[in-house]
Amino acid sequence: MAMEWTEETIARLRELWQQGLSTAEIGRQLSVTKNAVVGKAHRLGLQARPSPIRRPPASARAAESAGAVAPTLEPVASAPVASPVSPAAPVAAVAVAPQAAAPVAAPVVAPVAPHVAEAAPSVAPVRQEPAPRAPVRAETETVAGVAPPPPVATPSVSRPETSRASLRAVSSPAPRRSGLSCCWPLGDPGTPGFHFCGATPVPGKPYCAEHAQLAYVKLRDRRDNVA
DNA sequence: CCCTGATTCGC
DNA sequence: GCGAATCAGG
Repeated sequence: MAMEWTEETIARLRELWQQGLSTAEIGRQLSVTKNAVVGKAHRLGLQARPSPIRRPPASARAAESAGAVAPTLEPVASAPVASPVSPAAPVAAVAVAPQAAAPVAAPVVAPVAPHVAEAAPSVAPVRQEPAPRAPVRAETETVAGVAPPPPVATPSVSRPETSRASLRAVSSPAPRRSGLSCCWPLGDPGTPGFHFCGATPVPGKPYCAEHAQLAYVKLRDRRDNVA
């Protein structure tokens, strides 16, 4: 049976995707494979993220084999690109870090940051080298002007060396979307009793105060547990 | 080897 | 529409 992409799941997918989580990460949280995530994201027309690889378009390959004449991209006639430097520079600076030049910081909104992507909402995907996977940074999302990070205090989290294999911990489901109610998923998605919290979310966040704490405590992982 | 994401194509 | 298989770069 094909995965049921309900409004909620799609919303979650969108949310996580926008947060910059890796497809595999999203897949784990949604209990689907990364392929499913990528496929769906693509179908949804979500903005593609910087692909680690470059692939010749199928059409190109097909055309090539077909012996069709190369389309030739025209002389440089059009250079509408203008200088990407205009907005790019300033924007990048702002988006990346208003003050912190640290490559790893993402002060913006990177709740469950997978690998510290700059996750700039609707901004040029500047994310380049995502640091060798942040070990375990108690990243309490510091949303500007929003509730002071509650005593998130999660020192209890053991530090599994640098081994990524040990990165398995409980995780935070991930929700979003509702505009007016907390989307924290309760129960198992797909099962009868499943529902969302529904409480009033804190301004600027998809979750209510309580769940926001759980959601932004920097948890990720959970390979095939969930259920 | 691990990871990543994109595309293809049978279902 | 879905997603496993496959591809391909880091």
